[in-house]
Amino acid sequence: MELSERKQKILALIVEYFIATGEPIGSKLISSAFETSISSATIRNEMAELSEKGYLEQPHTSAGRVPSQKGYRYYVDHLMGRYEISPSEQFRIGNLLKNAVGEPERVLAQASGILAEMTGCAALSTTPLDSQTRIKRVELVPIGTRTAMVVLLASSGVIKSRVCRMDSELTLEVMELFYNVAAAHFLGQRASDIHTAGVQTIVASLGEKAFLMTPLMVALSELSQASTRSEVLLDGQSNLLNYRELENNACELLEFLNRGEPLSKLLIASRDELSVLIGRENFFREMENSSMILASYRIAGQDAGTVGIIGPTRIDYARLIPSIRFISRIVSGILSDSVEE
Amino acid sequence: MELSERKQKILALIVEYFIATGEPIGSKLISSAFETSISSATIRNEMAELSEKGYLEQPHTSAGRVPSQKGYRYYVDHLMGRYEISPSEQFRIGNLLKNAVGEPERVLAQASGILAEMTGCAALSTTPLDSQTRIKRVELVPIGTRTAMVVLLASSGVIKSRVCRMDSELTLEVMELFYNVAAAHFLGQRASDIHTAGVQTIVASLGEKAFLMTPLMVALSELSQASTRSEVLLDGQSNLLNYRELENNACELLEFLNRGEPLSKLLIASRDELSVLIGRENFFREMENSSMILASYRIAGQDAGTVGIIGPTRIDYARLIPSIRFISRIVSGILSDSVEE
DNA sequence: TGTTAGCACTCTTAGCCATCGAGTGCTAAC
DNA sequence: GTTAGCACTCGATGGCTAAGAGTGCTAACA
Repeated sequence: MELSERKQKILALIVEYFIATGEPIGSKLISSAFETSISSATIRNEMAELSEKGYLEQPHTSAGRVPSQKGYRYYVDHLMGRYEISPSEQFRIGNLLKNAVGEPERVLAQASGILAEMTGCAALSTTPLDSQTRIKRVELVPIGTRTAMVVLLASSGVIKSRVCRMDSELTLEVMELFYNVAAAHFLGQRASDIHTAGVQTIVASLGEKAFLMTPLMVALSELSQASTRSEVLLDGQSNLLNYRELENNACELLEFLNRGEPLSKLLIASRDELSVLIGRENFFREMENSSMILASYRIAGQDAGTVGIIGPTRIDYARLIPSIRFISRIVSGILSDSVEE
Repeated sequence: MELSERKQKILALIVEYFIATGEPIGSKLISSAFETSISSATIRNEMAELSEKGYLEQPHTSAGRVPSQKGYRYYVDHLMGRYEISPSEQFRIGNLLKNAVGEPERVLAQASGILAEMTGCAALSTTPLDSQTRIKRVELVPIGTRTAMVVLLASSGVIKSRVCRMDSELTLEVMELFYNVAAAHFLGQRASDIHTAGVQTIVASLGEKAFLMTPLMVALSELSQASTRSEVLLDGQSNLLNYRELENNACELLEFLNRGEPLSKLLIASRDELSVLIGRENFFREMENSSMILASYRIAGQDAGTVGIIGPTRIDYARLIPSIRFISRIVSGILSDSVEE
């Protein structure tokens, strides 16, 4: 599916003008954009062929052309220029992110916030996850006489905690028992191997002391299971309301994003170093007018999660892709550092 | 500002029909709604007077009447019927909420979620806060050789935690020092009395061991300060996009809600057992077309925070107010229980 | 063979106008 | 105080026209 050099240039110009203005582009504008003068009639001939091949669309006969999804795809794959973020911007973002020390969730939430603000789109990130996630550490923090916080550290660096009320007092004996059970049945296990049924068996095996452990073990098993789920952190959803072309289904789109789960599956399925999903490539009907730019971040060399943005298909791919790449690199660095030891 | 009984009935009917349909209400409809037959001309006379007194508005001369903000206010204060939630609904909600055990944040987030789903509006809740909040307990949980989680329990029941990377190893000595400093300078203090400057002095007074404590103390002081801030937990924002009357400024409204801080101030300022804020009563321009229904929840008998909803001014006050009252009662119960000990 | 000027054609947009219908306010009678 | 009747207002609807943008096609040209 080769395109002549001139057709490529015309397509690139149409995509870029359309991204900038949102208005259908006519042959006259393109002809005037060429340095070597080419008449609008010639451009029209070329545009007709581009339409025939499916790269352009016409809202109606007397309107200009608009890139089709195939057109955007060709632009992204072959035509798009490569921009770089300015060093000062790099510096600014790096600082903002490095200040968000602490749990991976904090770093990622901050990354989403920065992306949303930089790009004017909705931004997202997923919490770290790999299928091999193991339980690295478990702690019990006394909060009150009958209340404790169970803390779970996963090998992915994710930290989950849950406050837990108990039926009995939190004595030293209870704590010791807890740590023993945790060491015997949880530490080092794959988080995905922890099942509610298995935990019930463990509790039952404690005999008369079972009732002391039940709430704690339930919490621990819930935390384990939670650490195997990738959560989606969203930010800047309201930015999407600024795009005319999303107006009709903004409501549907926002609801879809907030539902979380289908989006999360989509993100796991398309985890690549960098992926650009245009319109219907997003698979879900709710997103057929949107594009996503996603970059995976790595922890200690392993793909661990995704950061990215969601906007209209008419999104400034050339300028935003480098931003997302950059953020993902920084996030990879910060999260790898924190998991290192 | 007395209104005759008949005027009251007409106003109530107009408010209720308008809430149900969103269309301006004409005199004919109201006249047919009266059991004792009254001609539309009579209704027109009454409506003209209600307009003159400011309870009704006309979008344009040939349209019916619409309640003004003053009209809604009168309706809410004097005319509105009292509905109750069905016992089965009460049971369902009670169960959903009781399952969200753990930190107050989890309970409140769940409450917001339930409210959003029940009411079709955006729902909110604020984390517990009173000006007397003291630091009740501090814990240090080892996470890695150079990483620890600082946990802070406030007297309000709020639990804050932060993972903290240190410049040195987390030895027993460091932990002991941390607990000593925390006991001496943090425990029992008012959270609002902890200032960054004060913490710096404390760190400095440790002499050569200062560098061991710096990151931990910074984290602890940030957590203290965080526990004096009331956070707003929002849910169901996308519900607001379903209301035609909010369409024009939905974007502005959502951005305002997400900004958090001004909203939080507004909520603290109007913390009453139950308050209904209609249109411009919300003080902020962004909310002049919205209404809020807020109920404060109590922890151990003390006003602690707010749960409520945000919707268009055309909201079903009569049916939603009891729901919010009910949720606030349940939340009060759950949170009081968990703080009791 | 590729390029271009010219022209007829299509289709949207905006404005105008008449019509329709809902709802009002007023008057006069009860 | 209530009501019937009527003139009036004003938005919504739909048809019509003119303007404008942009196309596709044809025929001429290099």
